[in-house]
Amino acid sequence: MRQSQLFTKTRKDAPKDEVAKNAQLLIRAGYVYKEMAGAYTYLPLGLRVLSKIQGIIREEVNALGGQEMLLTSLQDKKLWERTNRWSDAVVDNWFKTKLANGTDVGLAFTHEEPLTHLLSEYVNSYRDLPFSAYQFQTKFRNEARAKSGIMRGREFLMKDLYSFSKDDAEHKAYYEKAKVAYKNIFERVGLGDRTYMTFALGGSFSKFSHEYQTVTDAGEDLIYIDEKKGIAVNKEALTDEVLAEIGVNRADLVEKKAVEVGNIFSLGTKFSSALELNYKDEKGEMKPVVMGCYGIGLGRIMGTVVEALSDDKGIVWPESIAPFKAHLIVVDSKDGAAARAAADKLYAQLTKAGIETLCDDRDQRPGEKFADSDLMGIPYRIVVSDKTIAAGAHELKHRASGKIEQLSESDLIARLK
RNA sequence: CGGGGCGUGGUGUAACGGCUAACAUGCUUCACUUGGGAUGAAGUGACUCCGGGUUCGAAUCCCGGCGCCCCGACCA
Repeated sequence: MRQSQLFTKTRKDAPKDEVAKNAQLLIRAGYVYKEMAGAYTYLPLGLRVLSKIQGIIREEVNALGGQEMLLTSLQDKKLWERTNRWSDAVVDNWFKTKLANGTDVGLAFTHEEPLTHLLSEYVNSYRDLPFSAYQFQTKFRNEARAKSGIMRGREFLMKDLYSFSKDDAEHKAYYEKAKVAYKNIFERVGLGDRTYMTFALGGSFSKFSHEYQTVTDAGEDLIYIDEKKGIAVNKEALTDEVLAEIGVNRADLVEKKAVEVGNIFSLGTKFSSALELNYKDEKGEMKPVVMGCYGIGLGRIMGTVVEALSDDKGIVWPESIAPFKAHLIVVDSKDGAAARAAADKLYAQLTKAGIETLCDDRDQRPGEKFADSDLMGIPYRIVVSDKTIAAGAHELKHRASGKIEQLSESDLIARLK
């Protein structure tokens, strides 16, 4: 991609009403646009990052056996009345509206009901289980207070996975596999070293649920970490009984601020019973399906990465989710022609080699290009100028470490591949 | 939802109740410049959030609304 063609531009100042670091940097660098409180548009750069995150999650969940589908956002009131979740007294963040004929509908804030109901038409036998399905979908939640930039909006893209098992043992096995998939996901998006599986209270169907909490000062939650064991407990679960159960000493715990980037929990037969999702076992006996639910907020991951990894110059993306791998910067000289030609040639080579490159071909002074590059946070910066041409080498700078190397074209391409 | 704060060109700021609402930045044009957000010149861009009120006179004071941010309660 040529930067002269890229929508949109960087800016020096963030709007004064954005206080959250993630929103300030993402707006300044041109990744997102704020439509209204709690609703952000993803611009081309932002969408590239979001798609990378999505790709990683998709791979890991597919490996878990999840089948991707896309459910509707419009929700049927009748279904939710059957589980007693339609009433505002029970769920207070519904966006509700009416069809032209007066029928009540809701905008989905989660999807247990419709998916469970859908499956009840297809799952009849133990042979149909276990099964799991997931989607990436915009969830709508009428939050009393949107906050923290893209970390907590009124609409947000979420991966929600639901598992359906014959019994508790089968569910438990799936749940354990999901934990591994989640660990892989947070590892791969670049948050592995600061994300902890956190024990939380489980509700009526299991002792615990598990939150995935990423340590950052921007976090809203307090978690208590056993760094040696690599696990944590949240505030509600911080009791002697729980600590004994999971084998953690209170003395080993460190309190830290963290943000919940994902969570998994067992649903038991709550929804399958209410919505009659049953199956016949080998003996012909009718049994309710045992369910689990597994969520991840994609925008929240993106915001958390910005919060956790950026520096005073701007964003620092992990390679795995960066919008581009390389940022090729042309520094014009007096006549400009030589550097331009060399950069065009290199850009073609990089593209041919499959290295995603943003080429800053704008007619701007070097200082501005470097500042923009740091702000945008693309992992590798390549500079082509009269100086590099004279030296017969390309300059490669690593955004995260600041390390600079001089490389030949072939070495450069080999390095970035 | 409770509490607090703030609304002025696209963005960031200024303006005692009193002149054509100022400065920076952005954007357009020209010149010059090219390894860390240059420089000069000329342009462009605001019913001062909306609606009422007080006043000879309101960006400024008062009332109401809307919007935005922060703290709390709740969530990916």
